[in-house]
Amino acid sequence: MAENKFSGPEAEARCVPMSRLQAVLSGKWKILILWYVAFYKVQRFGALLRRLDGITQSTLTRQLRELEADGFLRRTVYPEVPPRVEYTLTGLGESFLPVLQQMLAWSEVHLCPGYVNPYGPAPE
Amino acid sequence: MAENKFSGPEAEARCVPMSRLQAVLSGKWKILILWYVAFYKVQRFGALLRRLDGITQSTLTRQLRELEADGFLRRTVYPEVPPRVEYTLTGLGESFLPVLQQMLAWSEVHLCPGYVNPYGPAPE
DNA sequence: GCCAATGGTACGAAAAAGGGTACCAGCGCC
DNA sequence: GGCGCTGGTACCCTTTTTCGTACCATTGGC
Repeated sequence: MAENKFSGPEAEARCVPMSRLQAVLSGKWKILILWYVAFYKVQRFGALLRRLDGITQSTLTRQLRELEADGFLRRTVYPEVPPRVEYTLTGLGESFLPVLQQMLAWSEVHLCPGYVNPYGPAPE
Repeated sequence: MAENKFSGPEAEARCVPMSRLQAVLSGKWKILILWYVAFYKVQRFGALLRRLDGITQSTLTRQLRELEADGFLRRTVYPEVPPRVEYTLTGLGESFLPVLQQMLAWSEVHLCPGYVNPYGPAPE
């Protein structure tokens, strides 16, 4: 019943990390949030809320908390008035940047072929 | 109100492809399905159903139809009895393979650090 | 005639995800 | 004393996604 030499336990073994990544990246806004935080240094709650068109405050809170729980973001509260909260990448989050860049580059070329980004290729 | 030189329309312009990719990859099984079809040549409906532990038949049908609609997979029906259906990558799907590989490699290293894949690094 | 195999469809239930609104704290400003 | 700013929480409703079960067509083998 084997389809080829890769079928069987090898394939299964890869599924654990793959499933985990799928779970972490699911959610309507996660990739976009990482994108803003990572490349455009949009790190404050209010700034993210203004950028993510259509997201609600409660949803943004939830997504940020999940990214924090998954180890991508660090939440720093500055005890000022009015309060200031900044979200920055953790080590894990930074290690993910090349993947994010490749995903963006591929999307710009293959997923939105008619779409011309007036600002050239991705940063870095 | 600008956070740095990258804030503003540049960031917004990137969001169209990013959002589109997020939408395409959402769903509990999509990445895993692409992974099986692409690297392990598990291309028949029944074989995928057996591999994807916990998926139901109707969900698998829906995910495959969506991947087909998004242009990643091609559905080929062989008029035999019992019927045989194979799912293969389109050109778009194949262009996505490097991204998929990098995602897997990153996951194996960073997302499942204690997890040792007994079969070595990803194929190719 | 009956059963098995493949690749589905249909329909409702359940679960997960997201949205909408209200409300809160603390301090500065006028 | 009331208002505005920031970054939330609480709660409930709606939408989306997934699950679970039942059912179907075709044809070969017994």
